[in-house]
Amino acid sequence: MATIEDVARRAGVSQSTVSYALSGKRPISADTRRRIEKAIEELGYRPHAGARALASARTDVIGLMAPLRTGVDVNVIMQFVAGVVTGASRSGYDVLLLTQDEGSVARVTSSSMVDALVVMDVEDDDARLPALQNLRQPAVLIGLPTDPHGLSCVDLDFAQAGAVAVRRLVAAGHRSIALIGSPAEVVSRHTSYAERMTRGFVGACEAAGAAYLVLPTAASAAGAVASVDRILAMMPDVTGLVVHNEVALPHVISRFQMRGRGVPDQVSVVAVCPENVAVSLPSPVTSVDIPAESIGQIAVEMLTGLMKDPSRGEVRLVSPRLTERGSVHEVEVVTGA
Amino acid sequence: MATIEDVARRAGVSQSTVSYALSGKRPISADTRRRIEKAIEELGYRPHAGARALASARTDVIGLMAPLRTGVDVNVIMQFVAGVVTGASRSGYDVLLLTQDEGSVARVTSSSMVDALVVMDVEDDDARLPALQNLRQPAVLIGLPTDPHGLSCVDLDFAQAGAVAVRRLVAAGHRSIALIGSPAEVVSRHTSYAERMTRGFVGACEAAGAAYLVLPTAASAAGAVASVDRILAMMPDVTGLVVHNEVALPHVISRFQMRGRGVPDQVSVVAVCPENVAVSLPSPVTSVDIPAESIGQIAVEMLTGLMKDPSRGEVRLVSPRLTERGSVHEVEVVTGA
DNA sequence: TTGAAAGCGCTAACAG
DNA sequence: CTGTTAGCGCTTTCAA
Repeated sequence: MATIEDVARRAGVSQSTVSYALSGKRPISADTRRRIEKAIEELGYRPHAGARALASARTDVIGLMAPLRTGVDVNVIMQFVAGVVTGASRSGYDVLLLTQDEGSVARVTSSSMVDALVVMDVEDDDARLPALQNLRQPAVLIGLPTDPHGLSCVDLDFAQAGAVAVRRLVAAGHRSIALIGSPAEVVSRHTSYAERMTRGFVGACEAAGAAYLVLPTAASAAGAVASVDRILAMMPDVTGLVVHNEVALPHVISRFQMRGRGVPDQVSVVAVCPENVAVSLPSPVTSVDIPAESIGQIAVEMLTGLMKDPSRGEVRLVSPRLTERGSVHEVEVVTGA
Repeated sequence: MATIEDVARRAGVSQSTVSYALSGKRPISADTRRRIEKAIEELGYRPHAGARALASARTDVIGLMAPLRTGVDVNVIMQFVAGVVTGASRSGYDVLLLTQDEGSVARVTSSSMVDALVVMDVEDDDARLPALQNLRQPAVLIGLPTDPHGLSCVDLDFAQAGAVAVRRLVAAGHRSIALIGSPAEVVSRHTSYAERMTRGFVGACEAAGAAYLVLPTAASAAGAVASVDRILAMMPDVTGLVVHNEVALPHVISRFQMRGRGVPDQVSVVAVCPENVAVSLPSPVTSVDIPAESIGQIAVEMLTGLMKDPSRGEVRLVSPRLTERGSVHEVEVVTGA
């Protein structure tokens, strides 16, 4: 492998000139620059990442902690990851994929393997928070812990998402609304998005005086079937449905159909899920988008901001956007006697 | 951050002694070792990854090219990735996540960011192959290109998987069998697993004298419905089904049900998918497992082998294993007049 | 606009 | 069993 010294020799300049030509940190005459570029080209030179990291104390690598255990929301997770990778590469960073275990944060940060961290799947009272707060490197969380003190966070505003979904149904006249939510494991693990979603849903139902039901639902066809059957048992007059569970969604719809309640004729549905999930159903579903990929990109943007100016910490909640796809029908509003 | 020099001073030894104590590359007296460990502990010392990479020409990082665009087989992809990360961390490696674009292989290898590469989603005649063959670093492909010349590969033996699935159905007396396969995009992109699967399926059907039908199927509920309807139109006497499409699977089953053919009473099903997909259906499905996670781990093991001895290239096809879950029923074999 | 040279923190000869 | 020391390839001050 060619080194910067080889390049310098070949271009007839000093190492530092090559270095500066590469970094653009000082002006280089057009002629010199041309000779350097030629030498680089001919030698196929690439700076050695380790040497650069040693000398400059930066690695141009971002660490990403992602929940890889398959199961719930694989789509959403993959889209977050894709967003982070895209955003990183756009800003000249690579991404080091870390496992969830607590040790790896300390390992990669204190051995200077990464310049910054993105942490996904944050719990209310996440065990990793103290470690993250005492880091030389900045960190951005995707999610929202109870106390984000000193940490930057970005997430969809799930409370708003729940409220927006309900309000859409209420506006169409629905007054008995059920929430098919995240699996019970997610809720009990206190990953806050499920709670925020529920809070928004409940708040909007109460504000509208609508009857409501909240059912955490396993991310499987079986879970969907069980929840639909329970809804029909507990709330037989249900006409509106908010589904925040991408795996269950299609099965919920077909189960309602099977139980004699067609969507959207007898039951209106608003999903909260990534767009691609909502559009690829047999008949597309009106949904509040989870813009996972752009949230991933935003996380990286926040990180590059923090690396320039560490005081720029902030919490960013992305506003939800509802897209009509025809799965909500107007109902006759029965006015009280 | 403490450096190795700080540790050495505090322990009253030389830098090299600390280095050797850490690497175990030469014997250290018990007493010295204890003092060093104490100093490391007290200072919270961690070797600087860049410095180490520069001096030793190894990074202990493996590059992983994974298809992050969501869609088909997200589960399978995540499990591959999880397997690679697990395997890597078990062998003391970290994982750098690369995008699919061709440039990144050259970038991370020639700047010495990684010691080795795992490449997923390999196509028959993959554009990245030439670049991979001329690398200082070893590479393992997950998948099987047409000409794996000089490259190590690992994958499920999809031809066998197809055959095993068919033979199970044939053994139960089925003679009209359909394959619900990967989406047409996958097939036309020539990712070889779809073709190998089809070849195994067709071969086994012909060997058994069974009628068969192959239907590439979109990874969506809509795709499933369309394929089921086509099967019933083209092969009304179908009784056996092989499904190699994890997204379509549940919808295929419920569509058959809806069309009056219950699984397994009227139609027997063998899926080819990860175990967790097969078991989490409303009623579990007999399946040929895609052991994605262990294939990911095997890929890393092959890599560590190659790093010790680069001549150890090989192609490994993991034998499929079928697990009974009750979705295959015996049929009366109608003997010819 | 350019060059010389001092590190960055570690590994691995070489020497004892 | 341990110490001395020469790099690894780059960035960045200092000096011109």
